Amino acid sequence: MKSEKQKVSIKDIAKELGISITTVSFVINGKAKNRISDKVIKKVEDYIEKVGYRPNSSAQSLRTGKSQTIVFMAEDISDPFFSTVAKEMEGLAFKHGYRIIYCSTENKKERALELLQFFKDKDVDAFIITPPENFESETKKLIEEEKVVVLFDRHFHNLDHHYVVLDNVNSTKNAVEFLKEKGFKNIGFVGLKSNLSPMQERHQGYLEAVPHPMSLLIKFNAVGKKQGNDQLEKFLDDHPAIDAILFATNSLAIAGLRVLRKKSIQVPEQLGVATFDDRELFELHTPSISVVSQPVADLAKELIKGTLKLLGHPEDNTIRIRKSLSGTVIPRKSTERN
Amino acid sequence: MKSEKQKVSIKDIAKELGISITTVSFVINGKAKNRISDKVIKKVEDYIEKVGYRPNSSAQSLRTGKSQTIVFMAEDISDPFFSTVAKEMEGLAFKHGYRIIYCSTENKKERALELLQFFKDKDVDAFIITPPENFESETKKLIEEEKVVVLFDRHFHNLDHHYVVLDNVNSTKNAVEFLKEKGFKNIGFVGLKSNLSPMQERHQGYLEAVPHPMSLLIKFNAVGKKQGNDQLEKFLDDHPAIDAILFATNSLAIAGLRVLRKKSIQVPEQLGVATFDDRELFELHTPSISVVSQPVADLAKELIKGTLKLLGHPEDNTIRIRKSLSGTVIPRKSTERN
DNA sequence: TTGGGTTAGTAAATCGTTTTACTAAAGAAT
DNA sequence: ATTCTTTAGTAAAACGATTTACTAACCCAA
Repeated sequence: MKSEKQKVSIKDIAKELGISITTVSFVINGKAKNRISDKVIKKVEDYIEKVGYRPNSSAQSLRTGKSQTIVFMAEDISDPFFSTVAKEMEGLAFKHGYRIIYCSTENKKERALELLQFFKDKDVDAFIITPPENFESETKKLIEEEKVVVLFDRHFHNLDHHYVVLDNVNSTKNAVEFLKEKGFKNIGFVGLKSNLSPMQERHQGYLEAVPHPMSLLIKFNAVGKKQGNDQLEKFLDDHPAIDAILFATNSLAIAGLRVLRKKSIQVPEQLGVATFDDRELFELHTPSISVVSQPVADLAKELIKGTLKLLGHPEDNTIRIRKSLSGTVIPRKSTERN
Repeated sequence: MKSEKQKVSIKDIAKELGISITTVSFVINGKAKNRISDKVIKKVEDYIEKVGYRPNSSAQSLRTGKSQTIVFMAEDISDPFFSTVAKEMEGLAFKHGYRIIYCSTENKKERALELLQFFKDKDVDAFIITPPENFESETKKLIEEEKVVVLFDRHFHNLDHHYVVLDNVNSTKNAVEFLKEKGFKNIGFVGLKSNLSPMQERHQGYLEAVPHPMSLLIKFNAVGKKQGNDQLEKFLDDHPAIDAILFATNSLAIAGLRVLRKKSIQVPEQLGVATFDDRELFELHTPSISVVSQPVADLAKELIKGTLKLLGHPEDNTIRIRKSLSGTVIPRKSTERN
């Protein structure tokens, strides 16, 4: 009964074939050219094929300090934005012999630090990180440890580092411009009270695009809760002139739509609505919601391209990965006056 | 400049403190009691604290064959159902010194096999898997290799293995019963053409609960596409008597709602709608959609409890983890006649 | 015949742990 | 004074790979 498939090691192969471990290793790693005869190479390859040998990756990592693994620390991997980026990256990385492992920081510094430790212990080759708030000094420390680290979605303005982000300022300006073209005159902004760069920049873009800004900033953990909803209600009551709202994140928009429904405010008749980040929900909503969609595939491509470039030139510290891509406005019913 | 934080190893500690590697290891692993003097223990602990020593986990895995890591191979980690389960499990596992790593099979056998290899090479301690279709023999193989494997969401009826699933038959019957109570007389069923156990069982539950069943089964990769939508339209046209539909998955329901909107069929006036799996979208939809919600937290708890039990008794092959939990019907507007 | 170059390989160190099997010294018991 | 235990520790092998520095045999030219 005991089928107990005994794992075969390089040593087993060497013994079985009556050759040295070194020879086997050379064949496995393609370093056999001009060193080992074709006959022996063939013999080893056939045997490996036959027994389905796979190198023990703990041993490899221990010896080389590399793991052919990139970790993607997303804010929340269950958010379609992050999970789609993850999936895209996975495919691209695989073609180059790398694996992606992903996880969620939930925007918590504590959690991010734990994960960082865990993956440092595992000798991952590169970190792609959406840092939580106040993660600047940790990021700096990580970079100083000579790790390959690329920030995603958000970055720190006064830290010299690699990043791939959305051009939030201009994307927001485009969204406001779009709303103006649709005939809205008093555009309000609902954002997150956060010092993360996208939140800062989206607000900034809004402020620069509108003559008389009216904005509400809600704390991250109040969104969708009573506190946040009350704030939004009050905001609307206090600013009756507002004829359209731009939400800075999809969770704000979802919470906002609930409030609007509760207050029986008709969209778009009484209030135009647009938000960042496309989601199935927005397309299916009644009315469908206009959005600023992020170029997910391109973001993923730049992330992997950049990371691989850094991994490929470990000595070259003149390389800088700094990409800022634009979003696209997708017009839907929620911004159609008349 | 070169801050290059040199990683400190157990050997460095031993040398620095003028003691043996063994002693350090004993202290680190709590095996120092009755072997090493309190003074030395303290000295080592203080030094470890001071330099922030962390064991190299590749070396540990290599030596012990364990990694304190459980892998969760979900169908799709971006599906809120799976990602919520993942998050729950993570917290529970962490308390017991285990980490969860997750990934998506996308229901593809190829992909699942790749991932399986990858994680086998990494010496993960246990596999929690939502197997794709036709993964029975691979699962069997894995079990025969003496790995700890617990299936989730779906299982194989004629394979002796560990699993945690929803009681799909009875949950479906309850949903049908609920629809009947709401006054619907001709309840149709839209499911997935799949041999995965939940799809089979939900259909079976429906067939057993209804006198004159009318069901449509759509291929997985036709859902949301033209082919699937056409099938659904035809199904509705062919069965004008149907006054309510139970969708077997949330993606079917979402695709279905799009078709109903296109055909201008009023929910719930002309057609009642209910579906499996709760989602924010269903609550926010106009009208809100009644659902069968899965006991996510309990499923996660059973998965981790079971997995840890198996990990804790590696010798005991009499243990069987076999849990089948019930879903809950959440009534909403889409099933309110009048 | 000597020396140099090539070909085909191998021995052994190393990565950082864990763990088994030892020992030396001190104290207790007879 | 001898033996027996306990205490406090250590040496060395092992896990499975990679890689540096060797060698032995052969060929060729001078």
